[in-house]
Amino acid sequence: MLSKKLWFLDLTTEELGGKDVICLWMVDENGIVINIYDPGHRDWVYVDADINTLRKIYDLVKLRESAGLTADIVKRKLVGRDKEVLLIRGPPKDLENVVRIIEANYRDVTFYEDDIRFSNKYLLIRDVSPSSWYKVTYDVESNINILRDIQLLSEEVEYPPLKILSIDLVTASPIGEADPESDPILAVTLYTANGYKQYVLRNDDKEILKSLVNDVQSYSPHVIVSFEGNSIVWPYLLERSKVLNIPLKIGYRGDEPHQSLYGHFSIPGRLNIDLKDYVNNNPSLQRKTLEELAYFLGISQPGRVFDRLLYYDAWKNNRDELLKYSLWRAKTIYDAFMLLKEEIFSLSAITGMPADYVLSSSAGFQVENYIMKNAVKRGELIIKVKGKGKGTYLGGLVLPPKVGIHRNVCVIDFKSMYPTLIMKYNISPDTIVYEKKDDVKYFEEIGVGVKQSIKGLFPEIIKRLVDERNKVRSKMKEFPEGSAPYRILDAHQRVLKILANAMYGYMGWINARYYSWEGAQLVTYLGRETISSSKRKAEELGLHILYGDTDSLFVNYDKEKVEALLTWISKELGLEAKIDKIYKVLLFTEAKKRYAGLTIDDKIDVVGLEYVRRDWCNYAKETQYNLIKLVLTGASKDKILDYFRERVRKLDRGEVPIDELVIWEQITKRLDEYKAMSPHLAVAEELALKGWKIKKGMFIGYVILKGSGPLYKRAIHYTMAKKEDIDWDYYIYRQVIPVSARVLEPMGISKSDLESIASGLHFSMDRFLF
DNA sequence: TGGGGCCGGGG
DNA sequence: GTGTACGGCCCCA
Repeated sequence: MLSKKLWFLDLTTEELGGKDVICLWMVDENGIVINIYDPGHRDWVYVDADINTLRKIYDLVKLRESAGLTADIVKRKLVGRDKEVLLIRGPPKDLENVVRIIEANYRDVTFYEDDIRFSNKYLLIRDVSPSSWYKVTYDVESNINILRDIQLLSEEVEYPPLKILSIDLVTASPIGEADPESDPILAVTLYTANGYKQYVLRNDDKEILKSLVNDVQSYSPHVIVSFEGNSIVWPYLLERSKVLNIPLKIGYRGDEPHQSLYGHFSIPGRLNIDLKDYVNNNPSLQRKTLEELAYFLGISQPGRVFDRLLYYDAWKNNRDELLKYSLWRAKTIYDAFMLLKEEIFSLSAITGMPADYVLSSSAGFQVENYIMKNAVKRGELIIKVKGKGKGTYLGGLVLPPKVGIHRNVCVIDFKSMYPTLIMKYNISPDTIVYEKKDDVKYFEEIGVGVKQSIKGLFPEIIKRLVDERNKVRSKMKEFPEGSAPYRILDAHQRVLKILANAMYGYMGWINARYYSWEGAQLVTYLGRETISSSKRKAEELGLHILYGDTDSLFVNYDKEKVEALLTWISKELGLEAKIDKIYKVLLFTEAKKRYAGLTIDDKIDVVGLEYVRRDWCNYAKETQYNLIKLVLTGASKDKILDYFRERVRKLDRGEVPIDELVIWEQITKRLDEYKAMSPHLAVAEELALKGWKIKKGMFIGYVILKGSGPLYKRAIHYTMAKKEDIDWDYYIYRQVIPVSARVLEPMGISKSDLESIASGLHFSMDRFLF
């Protein structure tokens, strides 16, 4: 019997002696990979039916005991209610057969957990999480490690020494998207702690693939990181390896990558991390590019950026620069992973999903897995997705802003309003009822009640997340800021917060296993009640309400009255509100969710306005930002208009680079699903005709050219535009003027004022002096 | 001229 | 493939 401290990297299901067995991939403190098998755990399904049927099914399974199937009547819970169900265990394939036979022979039978992969069920029932340390006890039997015991070591705050390898791929074609059937790999750049290696095409690309496979195998990384690996790199390399007949044996034991769930590629024995998944799930990243991620993480930018659309041209005319760019990408992907690993591993450890799989899952499934983990602990059967929604429901309350410029404004907001309400009122799929009973708190206005006699699953989970977060935050203080343990604990507490905040949205998600329309609706209803009653109290105290959105109120900062309001909220509502920030100057437009302010620490906040949006060109956005700054810092009208005039003049003279004029919009569905034509769609269709694959989620950058007719006929991809064709008037009258008017109107400068200034400039004498 | 389609950001 | 509320553009009838 051996006992070791091991870090849980990943798990696979493998055949061992003709049986499907869970194999744990563990890493010891020296970074050595150890496989440990758990043959004691077999796959299972639950069957629910009336007791007579269950008995018959029980007998049916008993007949197949020789095939390794067993059946037992067990006690479980179903959304809070006690139940007796039949647990059938056995090899996955035999289970599938049995399920089919039962389905064919019995009616009114419900199966549970037949829709969850064995490896995931294993993690749930064993209550173990990847990316965590365990004390593992095992025996060695004929060279195979057999698991005996596995105990979490929750105090560990370091990772084992992991070998990380990043990869960037260069391919190109003269006719759009490169095709692995015919277009060779032009270059591959690998980056590790030991430096980089760049393979560049000479005669054919067989050499590149061979070297790539050799080098990956000899370095044998624990983690392979890419940017768009799942969508571009691995599909291309796999296809190309088939064409060249050089298997892409880069797995730990020489397996090839294979596609698993949601377009994710598995590389057995290694974590395949695609940082594109990270940027897609991070809302503070707008454009979802590697350059933006680098900026976000404080990593230096490349000397020169090449759009993928220009790779062919660059390969022909600017090869050295392109190869430099690829090296920058590989290094940046490596560096970015080193900065993000704490967050990725924390997410994995908490949700219980393997690190590469958790990253490729959307927030909804991350939350769902965490809920399932907690549900199993309560003895709950994992329910299935119904997918039947009850339509939409009312959301948060937004108050109309008081237009104009205000001074000394205080923003009061409720601390984690929705999670708090869920806990306070015990709102959960398993507590929602319709009947008014003794143990039910009933809400007449929406016709829904909440059971108070049992603690709901969601409130229990949120409480656990909050408690755990508090623990982690106090432990954090034991370590110096920026140290490895500090970073790990900080990432950990952030993930706990994110999960708590996502619980409400998950509850209202139609595809959630634990979907509760009534629950979600009750949460927003209570939120609206909370904000309205607080508003009434604030007015009663003599505060002026300037604006409010969902969980916040903007009022004039009268310290005593605000304190009185906070006390009232705490005492009467039993909720916690705080002063979120104070603005020296605040500008409200007529529109909700759009304002700008100067905080007491002299920061400019811009909310909702064009400046923070990606579907306006940079030049207009920068103009708006500077105008906001002038307005908030009390600049004179003359000074403000001088600045505006200068910005328009530059456009009128054609002195603005194309890059500043690009408008970015996302393709949000398949091209054939669009009902209406629009500029970014027209450009996407044009690219598709040229041979580019336009996938959902792609960003289209376009500029508007001179001409007549609708904009979509004059929009062109920014890489193909020439400066002399730019429609400068469009940028003056439909970009710069609208965004300027938006922030100048509250101070009495109208859109037509700005238009007169612009056309005055255009026809002024100085234009004709030359 | 107004309504629908569409997009992106706020809380 | 977490929710709803909202503004504002463009297109089209």
